[in-house]
Amino acid sequence: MNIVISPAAEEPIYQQLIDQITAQILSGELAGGCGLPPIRTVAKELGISVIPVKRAWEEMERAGLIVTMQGKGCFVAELASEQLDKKRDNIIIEKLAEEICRCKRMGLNKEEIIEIVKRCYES
Amino acid sequence: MNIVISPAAEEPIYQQLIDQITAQILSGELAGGCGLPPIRTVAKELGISVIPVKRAWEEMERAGLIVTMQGKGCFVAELASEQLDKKRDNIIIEKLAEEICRCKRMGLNKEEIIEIVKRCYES
Amino acid sequence: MNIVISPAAEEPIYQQLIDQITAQILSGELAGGCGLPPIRTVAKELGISVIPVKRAWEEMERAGLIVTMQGKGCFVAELASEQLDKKRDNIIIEKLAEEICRCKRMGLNKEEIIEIVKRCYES
Amino acid sequence: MNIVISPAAEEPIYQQLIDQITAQILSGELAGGCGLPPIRTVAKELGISVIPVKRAWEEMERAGLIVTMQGKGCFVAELASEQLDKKRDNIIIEKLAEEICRCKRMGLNKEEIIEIVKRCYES
DNA sequence: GTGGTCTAGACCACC
DNA sequence: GTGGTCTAGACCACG
Repeated sequence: MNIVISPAAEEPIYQQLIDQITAQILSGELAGGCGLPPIRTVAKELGISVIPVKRAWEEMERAGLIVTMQGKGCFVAELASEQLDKKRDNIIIEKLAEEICRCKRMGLNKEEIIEIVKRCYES
Repeated sequence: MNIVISPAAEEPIYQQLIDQITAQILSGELAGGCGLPPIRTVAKELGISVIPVKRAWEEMERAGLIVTMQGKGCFVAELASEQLDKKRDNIIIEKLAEEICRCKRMGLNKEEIIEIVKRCYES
Repeated sequence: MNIVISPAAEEPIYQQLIDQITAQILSGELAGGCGLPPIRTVAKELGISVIPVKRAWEEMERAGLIVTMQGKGCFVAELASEQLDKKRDNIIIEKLAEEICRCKRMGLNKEEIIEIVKRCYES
Repeated sequence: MNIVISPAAEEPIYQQLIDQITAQILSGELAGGCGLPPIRTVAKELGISVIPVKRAWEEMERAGLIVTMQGKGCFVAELASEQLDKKRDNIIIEKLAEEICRCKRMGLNKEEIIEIVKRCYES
């Protein structure tokens, strides 16, 4: 549970949870079948309320990224690498491509964007 | 005032106004010195309250895109094309950088993003 | 919340709030991390609408004096005493500089103003 | 009529007029008995409406700085140098002294304030 | 006629 | 419970 929460950030806490855990699942850091700690534990460890944790879990379950086994807890869904890639594309890349196209329309060229990408990865 | 508002959208009305008018100013569609219609007129025409209009105007003034003249109304700021380019870049780049950081958090690495950028510019 | 509002004053209500609360934060009377009462409560207690309270809070957040935590309320920003001193100076000095510029416009010269300064420090 | 108006400034136009003309009267630049141009002329030359000019004249007359001679126009009041000094003090210095005392209470020392004064006169 | 401020009340997202 | 957004209406300062 390598998670960092900024309680004062504009992004809601439950969304910060979704983003970070989804990233760990899609990157393979959290492997399929791997169990997640109980939500109360997560809440306590992060110093936040149970409510945003519960909501994050719910939304990830709805997205098919985790599954709840009644009485046993939540587990990372076991996805074929194909499905995993597809999810990755859907969730991450689509929005980025849209944003890049917007910039393209506003007159930025390829090299300028790549420059920004590099800058983001340096900071 | 070529503006379309989606009252049901998840983006607040004032933000929709900011986005669309800013785009028109930065693209030159709304030229410097050009007067904007009174906020109450805009509100009436769009079928919304004055509040979101006023807030949009305020934020654009804070961003230096428009100026208010007491008792006369609001006008598009007269910016040298240099300043305008700079503002355009700042505003466009800021959003893009945010999106890239999101992808970074989600586990995409630099090369993958650059690949997507290239794909966007080919299509 | 030691605040006094003069509804008839020429200074707007939201500005009176900003002035008084900012002074309390900068003087340490309201310590960093300390929670502010809910804006609706403040409004009720002062017998005013929520609007000016909200606006005051917004401007103080923009100035980095307070932070909003979603669903939890607003808190005095935790600033290192260095930062706090800097903010204090900025805020105090800005007002003074404005006043001095006014005097400059009114025809006072540098020596006359310095004379007044000295007189203030003697009495 | 050495006057500069900033139509987009926060300070109302009529107040800008009052400030600048009062400064010229108090500094002796506009001597007692000296005639002021007709308000319509002033308005035209400054590219502003007659309304703020009229209001500025009214307030300066109320302050005893100018006098209207029916059918002849407005003239700078003829004040003994004593009266003039007194007005100067009342109008300009009182506010400044108050502001300086506020800064003194907030912990600024004499040298810091003199430094700020110098900076204001350099810019 | 313009924007600036304020009131009173509502619904929603988040914790 | 908290703040965020919005509506509908009012009064005032400014030009």
